[in-house]
Amino acid sequence: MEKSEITSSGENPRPWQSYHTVYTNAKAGMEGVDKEKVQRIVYEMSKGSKYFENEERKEAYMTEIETMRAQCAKLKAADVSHYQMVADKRILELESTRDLSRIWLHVDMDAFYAAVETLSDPSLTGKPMAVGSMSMISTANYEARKFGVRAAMPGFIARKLCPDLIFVPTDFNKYTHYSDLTRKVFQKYDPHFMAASLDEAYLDITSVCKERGVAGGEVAEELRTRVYEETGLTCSAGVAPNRLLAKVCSDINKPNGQFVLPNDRMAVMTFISSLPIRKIGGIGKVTEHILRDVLGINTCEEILQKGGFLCALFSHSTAGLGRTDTPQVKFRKSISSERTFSATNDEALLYQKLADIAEMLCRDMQKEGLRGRTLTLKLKTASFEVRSRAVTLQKYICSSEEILKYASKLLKAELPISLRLIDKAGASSDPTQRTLTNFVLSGDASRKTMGGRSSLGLYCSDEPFMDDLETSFSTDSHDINHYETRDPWDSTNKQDLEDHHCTFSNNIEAEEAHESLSNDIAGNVNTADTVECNFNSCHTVVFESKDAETSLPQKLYVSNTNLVNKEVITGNEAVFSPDWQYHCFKEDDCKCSLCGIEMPPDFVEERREHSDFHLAERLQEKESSVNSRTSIQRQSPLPLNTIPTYGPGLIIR
DNA sequence: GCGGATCAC
DNA sequence: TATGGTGATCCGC
Repeated sequence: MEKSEITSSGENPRPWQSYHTVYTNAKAGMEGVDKEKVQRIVYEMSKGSKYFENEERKEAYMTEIETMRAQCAKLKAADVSHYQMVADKRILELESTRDLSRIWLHVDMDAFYAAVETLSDPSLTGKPMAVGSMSMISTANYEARKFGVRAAMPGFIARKLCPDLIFVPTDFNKYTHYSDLTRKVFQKYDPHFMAASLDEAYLDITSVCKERGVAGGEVAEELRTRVYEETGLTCSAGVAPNRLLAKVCSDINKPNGQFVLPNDRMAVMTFISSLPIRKIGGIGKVTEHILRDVLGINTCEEILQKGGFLCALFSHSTAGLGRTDTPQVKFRKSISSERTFSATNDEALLYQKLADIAEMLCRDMQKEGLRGRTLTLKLKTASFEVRSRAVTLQKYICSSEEILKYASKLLKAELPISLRLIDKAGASSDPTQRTLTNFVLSGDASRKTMGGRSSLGLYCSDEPFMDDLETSFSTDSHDINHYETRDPWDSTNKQDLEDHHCTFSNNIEAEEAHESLSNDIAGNVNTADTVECNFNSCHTVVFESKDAETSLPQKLYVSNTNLVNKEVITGNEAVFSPDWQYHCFKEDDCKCSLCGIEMPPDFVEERREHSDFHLAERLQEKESSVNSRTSIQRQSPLPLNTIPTYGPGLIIR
């Protein structure tokens, strides 16, 4: 909690202290920065803006912290000790399955975009520089960081902090090129390495270390040297028993350095005990704030100590703690396109923007041969409030016409509201505000509770265009993309799953607490806020479709306002014999008779879904043979995401 | 399935 | 003048 002193005149002498941004959060290369000064300048540059007001509004939710504190205070000693026992028991369970035998390496390129730009233009060397624009900075080099300039900061504020800052526009082609060069090196150490983004990757170097009889640190040194030789770029590395820790470690001696955490329990525990929770992936500004200001938790060790409070306050149900599995093979689950533009309430203009975005989205989908059936319209009002409206269709779509058609409906449904609100606020609101339209088309929003064992992964191994996926999407997805697909059932990987979430029970708990907390907040937000909005912006559109051939249950989208909404006509039950469900798996056989994939014996549900997949596949073939298809679809007979698998397949559920 | 929110890069 | 774009996940409905 900020201690904002109030003077006798009622003025707060340091109002910037209560404006919380991420800009003062510790980041490599910013150790000597005058945080107070940065915070003051950011505040002064932001104060009074719509953005600022929105941030203040969001911050107001934090009053919820008082409620949680009160809850906390009400807890009796007996309650706390009870919950502490629960927590300790869980920790013990996790510890029993802990495995510290593997050696993971996390590589992180140093100020990647900025470094690449400096290679292109050596005259930038030694000068403060940022990649991005006056609106937003992607990356700042280390010279600029000394001034407090950093990624995600608007350029105009950065320039205030560092008047001599040089701006270089982003050029993803360049970054992709260099990223590919680094990946060629990574591949030599782990052919299955996981690319987390253009400039980050995880490598399992256990076998390399064993075969060569060297320690992880040596391999890291060598790899970094080779990366430099191949690209002229420096990187940092972290070596640890699991990925989560390796990632934390790679940040320690950045730039151009590395840190090794030995495969030793004591070393790991010691390391973690003083580790600030914010260093852990998944704990961001909000979670840190809550844990710190409600429970006084700053380090992972304190998470263990306060386990009782955490359980008492945040464990609604028993679910959660053990579910931090990370799927080993990830599929894209959605694809989207969004653009920010000057705020407007001109409907014709908004529809034009929508059409443009539909076009862009369609192009992106075509590139990958994707289709989807849930369309989400996302919008940001002139006051920076974000909203979304979604529709799930009965068929998969991919043409810009269809996307636009349904998106227009969604937008239309919003317009009366916005007009009304615009009428209210619009007259006095300035038309120069910004607006944002966005579009999301997702393939399968329902992931159920599959955790790391989604049967979707099964198809990944046959994925023919994994490569495309890598190159065209590495544009900063933090998604883990396997360079070469791992066998999802490989025992090595399953082991990793376990140690990833078990080794650090502390971390897990932190994450869980975070989840619970953020949800509490979300709930309050929903009921508390809502009224204020300016809708100078635009929205989405959606639409849908479905298989008319199969007489599957039909859905209609009708609302009281005559617009898109949902109403399900339950209609026909599954048109297939239940026997079909296990058609491709003979009794007690774990191997699919159609594609040969094998699954563990206890993966009953997964086998059923796998059968559903083949069923959907069959339906799709049928549909294709009847309907005329676009050339794109012909090129990709079985679009990835399309794995409409559960698409028409949903029928059965 | 929907909508809000958080997080990461 | 001016605060991004893409993707994922979680939770309560």
